[in-house]
Amino acid sequence: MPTASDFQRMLREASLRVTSPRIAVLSAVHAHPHADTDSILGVVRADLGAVSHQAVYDVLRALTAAGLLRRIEPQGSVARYEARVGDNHHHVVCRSCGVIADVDCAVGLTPCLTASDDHGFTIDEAEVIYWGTCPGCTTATSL
Amino acid sequence: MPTASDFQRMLREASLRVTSPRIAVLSAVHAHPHADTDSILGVVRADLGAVSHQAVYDVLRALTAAGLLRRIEPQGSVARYEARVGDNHHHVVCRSCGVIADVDCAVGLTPCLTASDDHGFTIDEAEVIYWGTCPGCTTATSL
DNA sequence: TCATTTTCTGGAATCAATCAAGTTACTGAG
DNA sequence: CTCAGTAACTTGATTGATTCCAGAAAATGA
Repeated sequence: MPTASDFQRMLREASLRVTSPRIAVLSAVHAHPHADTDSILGVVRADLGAVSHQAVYDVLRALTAAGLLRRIEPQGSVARYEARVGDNHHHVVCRSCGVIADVDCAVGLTPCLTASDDHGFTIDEAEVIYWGTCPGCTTATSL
Repeated sequence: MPTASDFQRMLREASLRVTSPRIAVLSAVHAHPHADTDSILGVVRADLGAVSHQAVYDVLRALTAAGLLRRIEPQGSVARYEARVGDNHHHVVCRSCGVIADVDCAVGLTPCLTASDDHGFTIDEAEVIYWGTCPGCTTATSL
């Protein structure tokens, strides 16, 4: 898990000002992959004592735009964020409880799949989401 | 394009009551693949003269649950609906204008991909969304 | 035709996210 | 270390998409 200094360096390398909310958000997302905005807000507030929801929204947007975070939004879910960027990994989502896990991309580069008919699009990414039931929910439904 | 009688038959086969709003929604989605809820509401209102937004939401939910429609929600988009169901096809989405096109699934059955590590999940679907730029937007950005 | 149950109506409410004006804080130059 | 400039944060208000809800209307089968 990166230190505050690491986060400061990441921010500077991305030409972003180093602020407490930004460091707190980076730390929160590193510690809680796939967390939604509301829970990130809660973690950041516990960390800093006070921070506006607007700041968290703004920071998440800025860090995502800078490539320091990745935003995902599986169907039926709110926006979620993760710190694991740049490897084009995919996700598996439980239809029952919503838990999300990372799935390494076999290719690693985008796009990792070729459309049977690209309709003339210039394709730059193949987003893959595996849907199913997690071990915990599979056991529950088998009972 | 199916007729009203076809829609009535589809509804009965799905054990759903045959109502005007339902027939109008089915017709609207058949005519406008990947339309969002608000535009479906507009088309249905033009068709029936009056219908509550609640009815359209309820109908879309019921028809999706019955397997007569499919709901998609690309990241950053609202809920959209299509009548093409059962063939596990994918989509390509333009990052610029948002246009969506169907992409046939090379396998046709779910799940059509195998996760490198399924984390013990029982996977039943691999949702694939190709992201890129459509022909119209590619030309525009090249100018 | 009628009873039953589902569906629709017409708002109200909720939720996630954005907008906006003013204040605060970070940064680089001196 | 100070200061000017500008980005970031604060504190609400607002928006858009969707859901909730009580009561009325309509579809269905007997």
